[in-house]
Amino acid sequence: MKRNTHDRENMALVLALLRSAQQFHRAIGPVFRAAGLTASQWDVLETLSNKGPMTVNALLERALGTSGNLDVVIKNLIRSGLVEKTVSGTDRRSRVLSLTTEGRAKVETFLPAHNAALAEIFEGLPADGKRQAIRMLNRLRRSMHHPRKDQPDE
Amino acid sequence: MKRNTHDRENMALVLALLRSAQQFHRAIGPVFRAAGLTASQWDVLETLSNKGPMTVNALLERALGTSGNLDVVIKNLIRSGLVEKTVSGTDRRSRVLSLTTEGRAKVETFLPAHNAALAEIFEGLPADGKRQAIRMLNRLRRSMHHPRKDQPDE
DNA sequence: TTGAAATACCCCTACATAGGGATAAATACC
DNA sequence: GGTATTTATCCCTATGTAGGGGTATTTCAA
Repeated sequence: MKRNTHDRENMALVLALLRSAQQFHRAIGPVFRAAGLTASQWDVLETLSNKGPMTVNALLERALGTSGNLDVVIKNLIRSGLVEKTVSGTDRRSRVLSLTTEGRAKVETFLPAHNAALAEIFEGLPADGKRQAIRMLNRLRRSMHHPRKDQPDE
Repeated sequence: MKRNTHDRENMALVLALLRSAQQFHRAIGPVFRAAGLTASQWDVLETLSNKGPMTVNALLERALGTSGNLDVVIKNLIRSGLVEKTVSGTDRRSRVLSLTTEGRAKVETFLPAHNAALAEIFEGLPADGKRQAIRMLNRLRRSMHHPRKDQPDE
């Protein structure tokens, strides 16, 4: 059967992946916190800054880390005055999200700090190691797929 | 300065890492859900099963994914009757966590399903790619470090 | 036009995560 | 013994994550 070796390797891979992600969150967390943002909020701000105004639905497709509940993130950004939501002119179901003046200013000031923090977090990693890691992670992600919910015995 | 290339590579690395972790969560989520568990709960159950009873503090050091608030996870496991908490005989501040009979049964039945799900999620990845990924991720994690909160100008 | 279906969004619940502060017990110091 | 500090745990608030269901609007079909 030789199932055990296989299983242990899978678990080791999962642990390595999740611990790396966790380590990153812990490293970047205080940087966001100091700016009064969260990782998800920054993701939205940056996307709106790069791509311009877009609907909630469009943002959902681009957004990192979240599937259904961008809602809360958006609500908090609106409450902070960084983002505004208007009803689309062409489809009254749609809401268009855009940065406020304050939101654009936030991106302006925080982006350099964010980049500097990333540079510092990864400063121990050589550039080619970085590229190799990126390739490997993308390959890993693409090779993962959802298990069948149940396998009808035949 | 050539700062931009560097910054873009860092962002690409972050995206690759977080998207991989997210993809994994989405793949494994339904498996946990079908068993009435969450990823964190399973992590605790498995640790207690492997290492035997231990204090909350000891578990905190081993636990994946969580820093301060194992509390909630433990509370939910106790409510489900899978784990029990007793006051330590030697140090009355400490609580010793252990699996109940029901908890041990849960591990027995769920472990094979969990291993099968992992095997299926990673079935597209060759064994040596897996080992390479593990090495790379561990190197990545070790090379990350926290940015200085502030850098006193000298 | 009317009804059915799809779409875009919102709300609700449960759980996890992060940080900070509170409490009780143990330990160190005097 | 008495006080201060450390340690182990618990509680509180805010946020994010995941899933499921509800509502308004649009589109499709008859």
